[in-house]
Amino acid sequence: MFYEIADMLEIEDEKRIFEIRAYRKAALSLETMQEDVEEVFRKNGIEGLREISGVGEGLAKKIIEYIETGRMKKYEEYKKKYPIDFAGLTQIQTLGARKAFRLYKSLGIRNVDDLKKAIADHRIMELEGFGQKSEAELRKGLELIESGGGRMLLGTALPEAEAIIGKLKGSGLASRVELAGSCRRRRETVGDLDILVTSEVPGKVMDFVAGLGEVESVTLKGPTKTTVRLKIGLSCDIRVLERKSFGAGMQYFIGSKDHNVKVRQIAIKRGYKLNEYGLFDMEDRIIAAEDEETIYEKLGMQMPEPEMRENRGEIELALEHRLPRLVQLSDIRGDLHVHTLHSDGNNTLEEMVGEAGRRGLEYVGITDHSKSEYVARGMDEARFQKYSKEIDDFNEKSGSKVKVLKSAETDILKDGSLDFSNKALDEMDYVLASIHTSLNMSKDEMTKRVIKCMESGRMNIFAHPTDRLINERAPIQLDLDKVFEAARENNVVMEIDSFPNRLDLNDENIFRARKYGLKFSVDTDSHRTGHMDLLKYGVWTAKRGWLTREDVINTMPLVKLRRFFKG
DNA sequence: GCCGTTTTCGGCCCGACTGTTTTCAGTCG
Repeated sequence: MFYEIADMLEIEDEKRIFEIRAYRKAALSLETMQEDVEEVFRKNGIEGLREISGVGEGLAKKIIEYIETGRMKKYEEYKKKYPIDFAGLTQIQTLGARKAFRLYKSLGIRNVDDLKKAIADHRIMELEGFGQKSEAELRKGLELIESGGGRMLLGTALPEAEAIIGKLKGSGLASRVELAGSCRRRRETVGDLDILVTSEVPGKVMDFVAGLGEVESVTLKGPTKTTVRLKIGLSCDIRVLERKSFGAGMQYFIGSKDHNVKVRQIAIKRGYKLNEYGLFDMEDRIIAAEDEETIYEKLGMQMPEPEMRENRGEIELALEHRLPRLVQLSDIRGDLHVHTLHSDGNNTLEEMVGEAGRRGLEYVGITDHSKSEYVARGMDEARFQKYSKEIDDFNEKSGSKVKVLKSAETDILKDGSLDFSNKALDEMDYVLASIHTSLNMSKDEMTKRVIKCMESGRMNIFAHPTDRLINERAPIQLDLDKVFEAARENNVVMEIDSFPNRLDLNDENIFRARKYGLKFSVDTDSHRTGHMDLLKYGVWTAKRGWLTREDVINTMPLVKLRRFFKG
């Protein structure tokens, strides 16, 4: 509703641009909030709402009006005057509020269906200010939406970006090629790809990109910016920057937008101006531009790693030179969630351990499924005994440098008990527990189920705690504050599952859990040797949750880790 | 309409590209 009010206000009186922006800013905050807005209001009243970035007294009152009556007077008044589905129409690329209004005024178009008909009848191109190309553009935009042009998994987008970057580097046309945008910040999903380039022959770079096998069509092409549509259904921007301003470009295009707005405000306060070409003083003299870190330095800041740049408090810490040293991939010494042929894995114990060794890991926790996981060929007690012996034999006889820890991915059953006998649980070096069944329980029941299991004192790691699958399955209902509290009381470690469609806990929940002083385990949940390559996605997610090496248990040497589990 | 270690009033990011223009409006990131 706030987005639509902004759209209507834009038509009504464009001079109120800052008011319009305020509505959009608040709408964005509300849209990207993790907590339920209504719950925030119930818990902390109007003060709670006002803590939301961009929400002041006026908008807080409108939110309350809507929560309490299901209506918003201002919205309805404007909507009477402009009976247009702005929310639907402006999702179409190149169609904003103003054009939508002109389409309504001249052709009576109120929604996406009306627009489709008008395009089919070629009525658009006859309008003043529109032409053949605008009509074709709108048709394309409509198709894009119907084919589901949403955000794509980082795990899908990144390999594509790396392929393109590789080709650009190999072309000899560019001296520098860097990934920017949300992909560089390692967000779990990305809306498009941003690639930055320096080159003596920008035109040739743009031609080269347009001709790549990955490219389906060219959206726009200029001397410094080209946008292409990729066959995998993602848009990709290529920008050519001058070498002397490459650092400023990196800073600008890595973002995030919120981070940049705040950094630019700091620049302004210090009498500077910051844009994608550099940091300048009042007389437009360059203060810094070539090197990204120098720009932050001149602003009196440390340079946060891209994963932190979301304006979640990193700027304040950077100003105080108190940024944490985030965990790195090379800090990880072992993987505590790995499957083998004993349940639904595709490789033997030896193969999985061998792969871990090649990747420089010192230990591997084997965690095949318990019997409730029928579909995953979960183990009953008898099969667990065989499995247990195989692990013991491996450690005694194989001479492997990589040590194997004995565990199992043990189901947390509906009543909060674990899916193995205490005798079996006692044989394990640690117990990895997770939920796979009855995912639709109420928040209250589900929270009790998990906490009861934690209080049994037998659970060490809570694997993929929310069970969400990105773009596929919503998280289970859990009162995370209560769960984190119980985890702290019972020394339960939270897992960060590295699978690109899981990344569970996610960055925001890690951030939240960290405040409870919890420990984390970054695991791959590998079901074949190749999956061990996914560890980086888990580490990136941990970094986005601001974790340090000390927060992550599988950075510990094996001896220390064993002590930790016994403790 | 929001917001505050310059401010409770006066700021609020700004440049690139396209289409339909003949000097610019609209959209995007």
